[in-house]
Amino acid sequence: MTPNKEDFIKAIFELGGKEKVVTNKDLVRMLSISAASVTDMNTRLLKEELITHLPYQGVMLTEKGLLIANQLTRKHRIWEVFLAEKLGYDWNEVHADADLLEHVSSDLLIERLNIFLDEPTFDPHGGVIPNQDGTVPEIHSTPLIECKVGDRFKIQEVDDQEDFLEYLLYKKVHLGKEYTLAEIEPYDGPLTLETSAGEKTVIGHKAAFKIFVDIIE
Amino acid sequence: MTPNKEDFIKAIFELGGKEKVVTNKDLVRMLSISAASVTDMNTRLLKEELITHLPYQGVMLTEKGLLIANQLTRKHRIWEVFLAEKLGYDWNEVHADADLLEHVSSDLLIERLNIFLDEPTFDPHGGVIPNQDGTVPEIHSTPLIECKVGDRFKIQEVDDQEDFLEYLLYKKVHLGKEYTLAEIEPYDGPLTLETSAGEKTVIGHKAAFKIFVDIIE
DNA sequence: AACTATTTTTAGTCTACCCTAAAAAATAAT
DNA sequence: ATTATTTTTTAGGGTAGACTAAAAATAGTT
Repeated sequence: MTPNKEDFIKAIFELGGKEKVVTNKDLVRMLSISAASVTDMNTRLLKEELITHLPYQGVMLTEKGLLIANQLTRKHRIWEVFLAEKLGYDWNEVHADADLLEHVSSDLLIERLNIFLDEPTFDPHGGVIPNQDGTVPEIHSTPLIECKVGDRFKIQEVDDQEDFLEYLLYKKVHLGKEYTLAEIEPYDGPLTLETSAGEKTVIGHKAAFKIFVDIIE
Repeated sequence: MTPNKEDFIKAIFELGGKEKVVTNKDLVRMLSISAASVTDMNTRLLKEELITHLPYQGVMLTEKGLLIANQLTRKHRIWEVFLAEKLGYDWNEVHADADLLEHVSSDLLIERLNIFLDEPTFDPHGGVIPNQDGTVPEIHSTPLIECKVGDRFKIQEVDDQEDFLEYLLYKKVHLGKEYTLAEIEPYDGPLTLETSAGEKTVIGHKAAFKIFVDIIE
């Protein structure tokens, strides 16, 4: 396993390669490499049985590929916790360094780091940390976009793209905060959230796909 | 800079490339690569002006190369402190993981880690940690082999090869411990160290080159 | 000084990972 | 249904970093 292959596997996973076929085009966009390079890498990963390939359609992770993706996610997220909690990184800063560290972390290192951090369940943006054996704890969370007006909820997880996290910082939306969904504008309009203290926050339609909440009762 | 080039620079440094010409042969042994690969890498590093090359003699670090070596040593040793102090690694376990981590550590990460660790001066085997600007603090230490019978000293630094550290662990020699040099056998024979409590330890001749001490008054 | 052994370099190959340009297949539009 | 567009694949090439085998240079020995 090389860092490049690992990044490729992770990209497939993040594009939904666990359940559905991921197109070359999506991988080109995600990894910023040429279409030819994607085909190239596909054939290499295919040879190692990490993915299945439907010509001209795309790729999906095999069990073996999924295991690697989950183990990488575990490493990534444990490092994110370390960077945020121990080194004082903001939640929008952790991603880049964790991305490098995950590829050079022995199992021993990760397990010791995990214990040092008191075996966290979530990373700084609410992502659940997979178990050592590659299984993923089941967490009940709903995309904000699927909520109905009147729902009360707690922010559970948010997408971990740097600019998006910065947007949320600006909007004062953070993990664990409780809101009621006050209003949804029609025609893909914005959503209005309201805290019990009456603080109102307006969130764009697309952002509501990237916020996951835990609906209260 | 790639991890391979960095390892090569580090190997030259560790073989004395700061002051003297290092032969290909030594690099072959240290890096476990073929002689041809050494020549190959030499030409690449030469092009970047990180080394100077005397054909059929060997290479030396330039100022630029030395700076990189020192910065790498800084990263390596700060990680060693972290692994030993925070994650409970033994001093003979830290090397391998630190070797991987040093190549993916941004300056920001290292400086934050350094602060988290309270800006240590030495790593777990007594190696001094270079400064951020690439300068190296001056430490007064003497190879044990140069000591005379009757000298009293404190263990300051030891070579960081895993098997050697294991040997010292077995001999109960650790950093900071004080001894008197009780005896030196002739013909490259062993050295006998003695603590104030009368505990005697016999150290092989070659090992005495890898132990550095701070002679007391 | 000549021969031998060692070390370094050169020449030619290989894999991983990337590229561009062109061909082939799939999809969308008329 | 045919044409146009998009996407994927193939073909050919480049660089980094490794290799083996053979040639060239250095060092050691008689």
